[in-house]
Order: sequence, then structure tokens, then C-alpha cells
Amino acid sequence: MLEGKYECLKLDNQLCFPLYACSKEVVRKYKPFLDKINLTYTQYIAMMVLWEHEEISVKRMGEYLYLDSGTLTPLLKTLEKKGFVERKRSSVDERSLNVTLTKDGEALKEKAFTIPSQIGQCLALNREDAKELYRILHRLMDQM
Amino acid sequence: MLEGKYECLKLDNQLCFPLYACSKEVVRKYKPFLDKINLTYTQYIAMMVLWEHEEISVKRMGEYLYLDSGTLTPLLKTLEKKGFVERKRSSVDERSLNVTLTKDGEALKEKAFTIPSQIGQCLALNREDAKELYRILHRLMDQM
DNA sequence: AACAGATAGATTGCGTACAATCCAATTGTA
DNA sequence: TACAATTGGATTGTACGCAATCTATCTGTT
Repeated sequence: MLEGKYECLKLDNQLCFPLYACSKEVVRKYKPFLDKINLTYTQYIAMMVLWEHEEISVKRMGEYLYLDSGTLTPLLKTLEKKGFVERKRSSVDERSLNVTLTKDGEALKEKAFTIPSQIGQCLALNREDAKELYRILHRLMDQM
Repeated sequence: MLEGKYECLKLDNQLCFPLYACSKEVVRKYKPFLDKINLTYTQYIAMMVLWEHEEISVKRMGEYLYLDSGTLTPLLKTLEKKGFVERKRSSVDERSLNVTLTKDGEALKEKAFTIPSQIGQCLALNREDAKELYRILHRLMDQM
């Protein structure tokens, strides 16, 4: 028995730590690109949902992004201040708040669509590893 | 050409988003276990560094964890308040701050060492996927 | 119609993250 | 040995992330 009782507590033997660290580093990689279009990473993924859905409630956006109202409410207010989205209560159900794109928000899509490929080049994962990573992460998410 | 110009901006086609989401979900998985020993996830990985190194400067801890003084200073002060660590300026170089474990901090290791296996069971990744994920994430980190 | 329970967001509070800046201690160099 | 540049932490300000709680609205049941 070469391994001590506490081997499992070493940083190098963790799977979750590189996941956590990688996530942060990748988000940091986005920063210079996102700075140019005046978005943070979280604001960017919120805009992605809107670029795909045009109009969506806070509730449904939260389901897509795995974020709750405590995060989304101030985030969407910031996006509103920046002039990219509008927030309006649903007339059908006053509890529900519908988020829509403004002209500026829609136009931003044009500036944003080059970002994924630029990030792809930064990361320089080969196609197989990227595919594997995608597959494993989705499997993990499904289980949780 | 079936794909539109903006396909690359769809959430489902992202690699970074599941990385970001997975990381958060996994950290959340730790919470019930870490609550029992009065640590947050970030505090836990800081303690891991100390359990392995006994004594370390803030600078070096930051290099292990990819965190800067803006995060570590308040975090280590909290751990000090909780009685798990001590912070003392180095006598060799007064700029440097050495962090050491207290008796309680050292004792916490005994309560913590069951956590990795419990998390492992929660995630239920098979051995090959876990290995692949570990390999790819480390490759990614190396490139960044 | 009345009311209990459920639902959607908003708010509050705490703990990260991190860029930017500041300060004191140290080091390299003329 | 002065002194400019560097270094290690601390501080400040902004933006999440999320648990817990609150409020207004809606829904189902009687």
C-alpha cells in the first residue's frame, strides 16, 4: 500500500477541481472578445438564448441557463440599461416577465457571431477531444 | 447549406457553456457535504492545498488554485475567523504572508477525506469517461 | 365566491472572481 | 548606497451565483 489515507484529498487527484478551474479560465478567454461588444460572459449566454428565441420568460431562460431569478433579475436589468433587451410583464399572466430583444440587441448578434470560432482557435482542442468533452459534459449534466 | 449563419451562436452548439454549467452544478453537489464541515467549495480547495503543504504563502496558493489575492485575502481571513488557519508575515520577506493550519484545521482533514468518494458516487461517471475528462481538462489547462 | 396552495420574480445577504489600483518591502543597477 | 523597478498582499468596485425569504398573482377545490 503505497498510497496514504489522504491521497484522495490531493488537488492533483481531483476531477472537479480542473473542471472548476477550466471553466473559469475559459470564461476569462472570452473577456477580450466580449469587452468589444460590452457584454460579460453571463450576459452573453443570456443574449444567446434571446437570439435563438426572440421572446422568452425569465423562468424559461433560467431553465436553459441553469440560473435562478436571484441571478437573472439584476442581470436582465443591466442588459435593459445597456439597451439590448426589454422587460415586460405578460398580459396573460402578470406573474410572468417576458424578455425581448431591442433593435440594438438584435444587431449585436451580427457582431457576436465571430466569437465562437475565435474562441475555438484560442482553445485549440482537436476535434476528437472537443467531441469527447462535449459528450462527457452532457452526460454529466443529464445525470444531475 | 442547411445551417444558418448564426448556428454557432446556439447554446446547444457551445462547448464552453456545458463546461461552465457543469462546473457550477458539481460545486453545488459538494454543498451538502461541505456544509457539514463548515466550508464552502473555494475554502475546501484552499484547505486541500494546506493539508498537502502544511505551510504556504498566499502567492503560491494562488498559483495552485488559479486565484489572486483579491479572492484569497478575504477567503483566508474567513478561514482564520473559523479557526482553521493562521496567517503570519514571513520573517525572511515581510511582503510574503505564510498560511498554516491550526489544530482544528488539521483535524478537519479527518472529516473531509470521505468527501471525494461520496462525490464520486453522486456523479456516477464510468472510469473511462472520468479518465478522459481528466485528461482533456488537463490538456486544456496546459494550453492556457 | 372564498381560500389554501402553488407559481414567477424580486429582494437580501453572503461568498466568491477578478480587474485595477495602492502600498510596503525587496531587489537590481548605476 | 541611492533609487527605479519589481514583487506580494490588501483594497476597491463590479458582477455574478445562490439560498432564503417576500410579494403579487394565479389556480384548484369546495
